Amino acid sequence: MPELPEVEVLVRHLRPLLRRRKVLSVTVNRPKVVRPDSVLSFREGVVNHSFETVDRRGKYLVFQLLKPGRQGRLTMLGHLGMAGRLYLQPTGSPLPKHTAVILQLDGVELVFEDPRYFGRLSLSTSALEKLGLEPLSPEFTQAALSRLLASSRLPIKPALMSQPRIAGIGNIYASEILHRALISPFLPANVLTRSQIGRLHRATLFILREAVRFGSTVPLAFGQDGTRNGLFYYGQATSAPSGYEERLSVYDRKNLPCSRCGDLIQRVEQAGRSTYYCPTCQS
DNA sequence: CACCATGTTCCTTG
DNA sequence: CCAAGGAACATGGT
Repeated sequence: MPELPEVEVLVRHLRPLLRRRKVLSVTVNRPKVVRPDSVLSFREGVVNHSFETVDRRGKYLVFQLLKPGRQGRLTMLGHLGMAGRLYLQPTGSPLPKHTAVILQLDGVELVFEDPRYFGRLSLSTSALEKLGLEPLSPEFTQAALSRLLASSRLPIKPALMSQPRIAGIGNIYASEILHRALISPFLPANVLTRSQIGRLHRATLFILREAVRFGSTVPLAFGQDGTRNGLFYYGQATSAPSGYEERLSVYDRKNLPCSRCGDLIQRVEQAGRSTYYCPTCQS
């Protein structure tokens, strides 16, 4: 579920719901998920603080909390890993099997569920310092993208996924962006032409914005009965006419026809991850 | 049973 | 310093 667009939709959802709410207690079922990894220091670090702002940087959720007595701020980072979900439910509602952390608020609880326990809730902000360009910010210009790509010989697909270069693009959207830009995933980043970089820049904005737009128009379905339709954990493929199935052009479409030219989508491995592409459109 | 999975970090090797 | 490759983390779907 979580690349930049999914995290952005989640942040917009949580922002008004968390504002000024106080953390009454903290339950950590999976100590490995919190940082610092001492349950006691994490709990003591967060309890009695009030949520002020909720933002996103790359794939991270950035929570600003006010300390008791409004003396200073605390930043908590959330990362959903591969399968994490974060949602509010009425206090005492049934909890999913793999609940890692619960923050008790007034009448509601913030549940961090993660079957694979790859996600994190952290009181350290050091991860943010390692992140590169923010694609949906004004600094993400074609010139900035060009500069960044010139310094790497990585194939463009893993380069796009490299968080210290560009923050927030993961395995699904990297393939989708390159297909829209008509660029081969194997092309070394530093050999892209000006016009290819232009297409890549425009495709990145289009694909990410379109995914945020889609996620924002589909009803959220959290909790026990929340259907997880692959990428998004909201909406049902059946109830969304232009739903999940039709949103992705190449990802997970091995041997299915390319929507643009009809040739068959190929799957290859790059840097240990699956890359999907159209060998004709992306030569 | 096998293989794959939206992610990051750490390690070794070149 | 860069890049590549592998392993680890832990569970679920097909």
